[in-house]
Amino acid sequence: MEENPSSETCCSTQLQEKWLGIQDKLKKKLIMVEEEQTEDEWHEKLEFVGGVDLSFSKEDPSIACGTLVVLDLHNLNVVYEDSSIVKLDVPYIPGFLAFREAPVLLELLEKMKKCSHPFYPHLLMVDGNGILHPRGFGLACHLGVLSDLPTVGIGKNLHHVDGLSLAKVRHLLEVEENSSLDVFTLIGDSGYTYGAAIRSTQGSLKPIFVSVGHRVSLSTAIKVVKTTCRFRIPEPIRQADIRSKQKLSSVCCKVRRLLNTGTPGF
DNA sequence: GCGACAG
DNA sequence: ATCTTGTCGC
Repeated sequence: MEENPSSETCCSTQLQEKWLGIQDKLKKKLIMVEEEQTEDEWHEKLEFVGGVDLSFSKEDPSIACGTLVVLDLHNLNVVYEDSSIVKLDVPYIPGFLAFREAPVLLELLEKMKKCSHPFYPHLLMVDGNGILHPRGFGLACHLGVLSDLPTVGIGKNLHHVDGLSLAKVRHLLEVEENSSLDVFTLIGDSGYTYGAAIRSTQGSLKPIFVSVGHRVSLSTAIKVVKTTCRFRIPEPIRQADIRSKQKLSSVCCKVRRLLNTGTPGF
């Protein structure tokens, strides 16, 4: 039999074309907010802030744990937590993260919404970008549109788009000797504003990259990030990350115990 | 042609 | 995302 080296890339291409269409369609529902909100406006309406993240098994990379947490914005206490272990067959392809991660997270959100949970979040922080994305529609936008929640995207690494590079960001960080200035607007070569690089802890060399997802302004997004950053990563996302890892390892332990006790000693 | 490419 | 030990510091 002759090898067909293009078969895999062909499937991948077809998948991406399909996904491009979906992104395009969903993008039309994206709501961008330009207006500034006063301190009182956004603070009064914002009490519960959600955070979502996924962790993956080291043994089987297709096993993942998606976690949703909700924090009380006023004290950053976790008031809600839920996780779901799933098997993911969808690959990670840069620019299409949502197709891999969004389904689990949406499920967790809907479960909460269906029972009219009193802690259902007013805003959701997502690990992954919003409009800081090759087509302006990252995971945070995707989740926002499908859940109709305001979303803020948080990237721990820069997704190189429209001429944005780490070199430029570093340049900004170095040029601005003023350590009190820790928010830098990310403007692409085209002049479009994608979000902001934020030095979330004192003098940190590695910023986080904030971009709006759905139904929030960049200024509000930045305010929320600043008020939720105890450490480099905003607390809602950090808690979701920690707890999804814990959940995953506890379940793995449980499975191991069952396998061990279920198997006679020889 | 080569490198870059969120999680 | 995940693989990984000690180590420096408050």
